[in-house]
Amino acid sequence: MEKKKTFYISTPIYYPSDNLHIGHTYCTVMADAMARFKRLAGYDVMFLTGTDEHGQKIQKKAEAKGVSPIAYVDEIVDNILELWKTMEISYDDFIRTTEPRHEKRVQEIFLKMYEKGDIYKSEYEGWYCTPCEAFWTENQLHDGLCPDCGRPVEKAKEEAYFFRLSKYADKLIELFKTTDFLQPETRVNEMLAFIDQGLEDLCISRSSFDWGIPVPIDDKHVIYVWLDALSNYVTALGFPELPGESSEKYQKYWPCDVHLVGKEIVRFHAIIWPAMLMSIDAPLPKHVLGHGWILLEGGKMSKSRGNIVDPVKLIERYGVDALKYFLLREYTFGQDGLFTNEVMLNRLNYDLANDLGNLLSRTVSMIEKYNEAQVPPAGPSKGTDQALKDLALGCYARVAEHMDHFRFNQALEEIWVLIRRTNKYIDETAPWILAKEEASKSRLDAVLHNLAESLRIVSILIYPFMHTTATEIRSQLGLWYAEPEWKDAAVFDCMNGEIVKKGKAIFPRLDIEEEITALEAMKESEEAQTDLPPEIPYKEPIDFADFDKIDLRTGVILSADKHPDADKLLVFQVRMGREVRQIISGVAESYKPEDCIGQQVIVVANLKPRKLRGKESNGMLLFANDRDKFTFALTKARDGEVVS
RNA sequence: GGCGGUGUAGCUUAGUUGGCUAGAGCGUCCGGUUCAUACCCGGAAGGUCGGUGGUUCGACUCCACUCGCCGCUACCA
Repeated sequence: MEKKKTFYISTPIYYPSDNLHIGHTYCTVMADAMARFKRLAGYDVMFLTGTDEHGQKIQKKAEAKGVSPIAYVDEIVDNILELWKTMEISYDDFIRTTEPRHEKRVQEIFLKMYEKGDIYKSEYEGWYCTPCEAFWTENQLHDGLCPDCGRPVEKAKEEAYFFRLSKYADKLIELFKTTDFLQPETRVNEMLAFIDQGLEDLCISRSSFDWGIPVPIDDKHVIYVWLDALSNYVTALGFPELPGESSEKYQKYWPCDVHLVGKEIVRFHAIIWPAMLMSIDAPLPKHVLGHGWILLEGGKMSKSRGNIVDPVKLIERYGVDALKYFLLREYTFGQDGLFTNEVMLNRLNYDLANDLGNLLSRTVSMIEKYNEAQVPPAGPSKGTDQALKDLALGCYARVAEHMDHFRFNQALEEIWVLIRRTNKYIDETAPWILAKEEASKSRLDAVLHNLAESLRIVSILIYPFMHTTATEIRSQLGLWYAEPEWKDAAVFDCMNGEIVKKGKAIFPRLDIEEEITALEAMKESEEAQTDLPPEIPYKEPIDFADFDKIDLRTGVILSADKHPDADKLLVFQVRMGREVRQIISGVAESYKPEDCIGQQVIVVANLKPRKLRGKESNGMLLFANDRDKFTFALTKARDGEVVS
């Protein structure tokens, strides 16, 4: 028996420091569509995705949250798995870099490279932030200061292991110049230019944190970033082979057909990864494809800007297939594209509801109405029938051609050319007129047959992109008995006697303005949520009697001066009706004294007097902690803040 | 700064090695139709293909210059 051809495609392994957004979804949806397409075309497919879970950033986030790194990532990975389940992503394996199967093999790879003489110990020089205990590179710094805390950094050295990346410069140049390894082609120039300026060796270990895979020859170090992360593409297949464990998948699927990656990590996949594989004498992947970004109005999506588009919200409202269709149809692979609610909603309405949904609806309705819900057999062909058939029969080849070049949008456009042509065919043949005369019944039957056939072919063609919709269409057409197969897209007259059944509208028409309003309202409420103050538990309940002991008065600040012997304290003179009191507060870092004058404040008037650094304070002023700053309680305080 | 890319109708864009009236979707205007999710079908208007100057019988497509926008310029996942 002939062995099936294999096809191995991967997404990047995502970094679970936060939940994923539509950009990650975009990449994974493309990989999924391609995997499903290849399966349908008869390939034995390996589709890999996963998570890259080590590194300082995750360690720090976990610390900040007071949990262990693994507990921290477990929770986010659960969300990611849930998202892929919702998106119906058909991955064959999901690898986590914290799994033993990965960790052991990364160590093996390290050893192989070491034995090859490609790894050596040296010193890594960078900028060190002492309070953060973090190394930064020159261009990570913000205005020369620590990007985390904004404090000054100092030059520091750290012992580290290095990979002789420079050794492979010539072979890499060769790779780019003689193959189509990297696409789109514009990236090739960037890589060549990058190599041309001189490759430096790559730092592959760190000793300043420990959330990583230990260096097998030196337990003071953990393996750093790329050696760990990139290896996933082979460790998931069982390479390097370990005693008693199978590397069958590696034998079968490697070298990888396509690494699908975002343009921001093209360089690592196009330079470091091949060099690593060269070092361990493994075959190189066939292709690295860099896709573009989905941009929002105002620029790149980023957590800190709060302009994340949450795929889950869109799915809840419009369905998985609608989102998948939109992502694959709207954007050109390799290029950046703009996301707006309006652009998306237009796509959904015009292409899915009006063109496809309505076509199915009118076709099924007519077959129910004019032929007792039965698909008639093929009839004699007329000129206009032939035009439809020719288009339908040629569609598969055109779709396949586009898919081979990852032109998802053009592949879908081809299918929609057929869908629009079919709508036009209805107008040309006007079945409702044919139905009026018994004499034209045979012509009517032929027309209804052709419509059903065309939709049957559409159902096969869209299957890799929207399998749920494809299945629903087939069910309404009475094709429930057969799974879609490519070869059936190459024949026309095969339906006869299927019982059609009208179902719900597969894509209900949307009121665009209403939806935009709703989506914006959702976004606002989300923003309001993320902008809430941190959750701090309330203190023990008190009786009113306790509260009543506190004597709160309003006052006006007459003067404010820096405390001569303390950096954080301000000395206020506060007028409270008849008297003027001296009160000291620790807000010097938030206010300039002159800005305080004239401000109204709440005063705890019966607090026992106390000396602060030699000066007497007769009471307390109430401020709200607005993040790290103080705010006058009576003026700008946000609700919910701790008042102290 | 250096290297590279890109600029086509109101919007998003197709234009393979230079060659008939520069295509498409959406939007706009007009018309048709009623099977259908107020959908669908047809027609029209709308582009001096960023600008200038070259090469050529002929350039959106080649060259030079110029303006605008974007990407890369490493050890961040």
